[in-house]
Amino acid sequence: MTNLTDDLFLIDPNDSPETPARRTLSFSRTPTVLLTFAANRFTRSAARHYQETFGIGAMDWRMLVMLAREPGSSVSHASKTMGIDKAAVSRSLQRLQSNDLASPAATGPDERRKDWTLTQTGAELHDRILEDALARQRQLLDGFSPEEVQQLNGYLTRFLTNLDALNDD
Amino acid sequence: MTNLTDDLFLIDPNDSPETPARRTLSFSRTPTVLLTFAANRFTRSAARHYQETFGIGAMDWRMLVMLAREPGSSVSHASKTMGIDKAAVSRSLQRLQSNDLASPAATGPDERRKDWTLTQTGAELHDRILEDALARQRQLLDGFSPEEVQQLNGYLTRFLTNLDALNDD
DNA sequence: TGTTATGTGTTGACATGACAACACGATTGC
DNA sequence: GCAATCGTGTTGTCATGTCAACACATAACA
Repeated sequence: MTNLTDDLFLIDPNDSPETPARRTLSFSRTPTVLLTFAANRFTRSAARHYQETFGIGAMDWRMLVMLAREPGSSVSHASKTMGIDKAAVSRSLQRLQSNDLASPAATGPDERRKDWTLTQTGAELHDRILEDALARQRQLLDGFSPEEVQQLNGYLTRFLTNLDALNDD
Repeated sequence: MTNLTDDLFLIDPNDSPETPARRTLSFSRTPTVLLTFAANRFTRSAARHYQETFGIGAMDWRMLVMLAREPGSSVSHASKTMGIDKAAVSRSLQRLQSNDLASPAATGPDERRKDWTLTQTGAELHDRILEDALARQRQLLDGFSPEEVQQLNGYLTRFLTNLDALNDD
C-alpha cells in the first residue's frame, strides 16, 4: 500500500530561482528528519540536565526505569526491551552497581545470567528523577490534548512496526 | 496550560500484584520514550544501510542534504540549521572534501569562513542516495495517509518548539 | 556420550557527536 | 587607533553506543 508521493517531502529548487539548490529533502516536512532532529535535541538536553541535577547519564537513567519497570531483568532482556546493544547495557549495570544503585542476584545454576534489581538507594533516586522527568515532559507536551498525545504515540508505534519490517531483509 | 495528567504515562505497579515493580514510565504510552526509541533505531538502521550501500555515514549523508538544500553554507550556518555541534560539521566537511564530494570557496576577506558546495560527484551521489532514502521512507510510512503525515510533522514541530522554550532557562 | 549449535555476558576497537579550549579575524566602543 | 568583545572554525578529550570477538554455559541431537 503506497498512498504517499515523494513530492510531499521534497523541496523544489524552482521555489527560489536565484539559488542553484538541488531537489532534496525538506527539513520541515520530512518525518524522519524531524524525528531524528527532535530526538537528538531532546536526548542531549535531558542528558545535560540529569547529569547536572542528579549526576547520572541518560543511559543509566533509562536503565533505572527498566529495572523499576521489570525487576529481575537480565542483560539480554533489557537490551532487547530497550533496543540498545547489550554491551552498553552491561556497562551501564556495572556503573549502577559501583554506585550502589543496582545489584545482581544469581538466578540459577548459570553463573552469568543475573537478575538485576534496584537497591534502596537506586529506587529512591529513580523516584526523584521520575518526578523531574514528568515535569519536563509536561512542558514538552504543553498544548497537546490527551487525544493528540495518544495519536502521536500511535504514529510512533506504527513507525516502529514498519521499521521492524524494513529491517527483516 | 496543563491539560495532561501524569498517569497517562505511568504504569501502575498494582497492575500485576506479584511483581514488586515500581510506579514508573510506560514504554508504550510515553511520547519521549517512543520518540528516542524510534529515532535511535531508525538512525542506526539507516547508518548501516548507507554505509554498506554507498560507503557513507549518516552524518555525511545529512551534510549532503544540507549542501544540496543550501549551497554556500558555512560551518556555523549548517551547525545551527541541523542542530549539530559545529565540530562534527567541520569534521564531516573535511571528510567530504577528501572524498571529493564537497569543496570550499573563499567567500570574502575572512579566510576561515568558507562557502561549501557539492562537487559534481557529490551532487550525483546525493541524487542516488536521495532516491534510496525516499524509498526507505515510503516503507517506514506505509499505511500513513498524507493527512496523518502532516499531523505527525505538526506534532514533532510543536514538540521542538516546546523544547526550545524549555532550554531557555 | 560426544558434538555441534545456541544463548549470555564481557571486553576491545571504533564511530559518532558533545563540550571546552584555542587561534584568529571582525566588530564595537572609547 | 587601540582595547575588548564577539564570531568562526579547528582541535583535544570524553561519553555513549555499535560491532566483532571471545569465553563459557546450556540445549539439541545423532
